[in-house]
Amino acid sequence: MNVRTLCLGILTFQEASGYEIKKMVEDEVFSHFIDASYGSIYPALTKMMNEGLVSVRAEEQAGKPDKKVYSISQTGRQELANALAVDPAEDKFKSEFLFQVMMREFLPKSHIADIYDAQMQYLRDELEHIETSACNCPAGVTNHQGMEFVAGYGKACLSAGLKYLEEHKQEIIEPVVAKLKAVES
Amino acid sequence: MNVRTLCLGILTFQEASGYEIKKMVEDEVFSHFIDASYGSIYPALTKMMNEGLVSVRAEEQAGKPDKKVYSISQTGRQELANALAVDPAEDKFKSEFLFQVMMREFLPKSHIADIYDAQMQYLRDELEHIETSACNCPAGVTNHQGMEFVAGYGKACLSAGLKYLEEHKQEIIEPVVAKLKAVES
DNA sequence: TGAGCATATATCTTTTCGATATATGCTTGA
DNA sequence: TCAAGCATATATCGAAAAGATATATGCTCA
Repeated sequence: MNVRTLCLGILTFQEASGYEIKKMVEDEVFSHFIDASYGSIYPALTKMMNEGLVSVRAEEQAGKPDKKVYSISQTGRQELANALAVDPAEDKFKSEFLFQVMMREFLPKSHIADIYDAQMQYLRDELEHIETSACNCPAGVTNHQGMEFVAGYGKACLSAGLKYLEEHKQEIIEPVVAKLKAVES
Repeated sequence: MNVRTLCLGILTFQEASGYEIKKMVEDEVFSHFIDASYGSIYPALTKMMNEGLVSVRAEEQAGKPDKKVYSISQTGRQELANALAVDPAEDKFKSEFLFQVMMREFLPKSHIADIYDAQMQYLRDELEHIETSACNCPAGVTNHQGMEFVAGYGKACLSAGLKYLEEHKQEIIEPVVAKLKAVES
C-alpha cells in the first residue's frame, strides 16, 4: 500500500490539508500502524489532484499562509476501493531498541540501562496517549467501530510489550549494574 | 539506524554473504524487528568493503556461483560501536491489515472475513516459527541472552495481538456475515 | 522432462524518508 | 520587552531504501 491510498483513506473521514494528514498519521489513530512523511504526502496529493482523484480548496487564514484543503472525489473513492481489494501486505515491525539489546556487548557502559528505562517510558506514554485522547480520531468522527478496534489492538500489543519489559528488566540490566559497581570499587 | 549498521551487527555473530544476511532478516531472530532488501544490503556491503569496514572471501561452490563471504574488520567493529552509542529511534509498526479494518466500508463484500482469518493464521504461524525454530539465530550461536530476550518480546506481542483478534472477531465479522445472508435470501 | 523453486549476486526504477527552506504568529522566560 | 523558540503551513531536494527484475545454475517432483 502506498501513500496515495493512505491519503485517500484519510480523506474519506474528512477533508484535510497535507499538514493535517501528517498530524493524523503522527499523533492520531493512524499513528499506531501507519507512517508517512511530508516528502511523500505533498507530492501524492499534487499528483492525485492532476488525476482528478481529489479536489482542492484554498482556505484563507488570518496571518498564516493559505491552507490547501483537499477533498476526495467520486473517482478517488473508486480508486481507493480498487486499492483496498487486495490482500494486505504482512505487518512490519521495526525496533532499533531491540536491535541495541541484541548488540548490547557493543554498547557503551550504562547505555543499556538508559534505553531500557526510556523504552518503558515510551510504551507508557503511548498507552496513555491512546487512553486519554478521548477520540484519537479525525475531528468530528466518534464511535467509529474500526477506530475503536485498532486503538484496542494497539493497546493490547503495547501493554504486552511493557509487561514483558517489566518482567525481564533484571536479567538485562543487572549484569551491567554489577559490572559498573565492580569498576567503581 | 541504517542498513550498514544492521549488516555490521549481523556480521559480529558470523561471517556471511549478502544472501545469507537477507535470509537472517527475513526468517531468523532479526525478522521480528528488522527489515532490509537486497537493493540496500548489496550496495551497503560493497561500500563498506571499499571503506575497510568488512573484508570479502570468495568461496567456491560446486555448480553454484561463487559465494562472497563478508567478515567484519576491527575498524568495522569500531564503526558499529559508534553507530550504537545513540538513542534508538522510536519503534515503527506498519499494518495494512489494520488499515483495511479501518476502511472496511470500502472493502469488497466478504473480503474482511478473509483477511481477518488470514491475519490470525499469520500470527499463529509467526508464533510457531519462534517456538519451533529451536534456535532462530545465526548458525552456531546458542543461548544468546539478547536473542532469547527479543524472541520472548516478539512472542509476547504476537500472542497479545492474536488474543485480541480472537476476542473481537464477532464484532468485526458478524455484520458482514449478516449482510451477506440478507443478500442471499 | 520441464516447471518451479532454492541458491546467489546484482542493478534499475520508483518510492519514501529526512532534512531543510520559507513565512508568520503566538507564547514564554531571561 | 523582546528575542528565542514553538506551532502552523507548504514545499522541495538529495539520499536511502524498497521492490521488481535480470541472470545463472542445480535440484526436486509431478
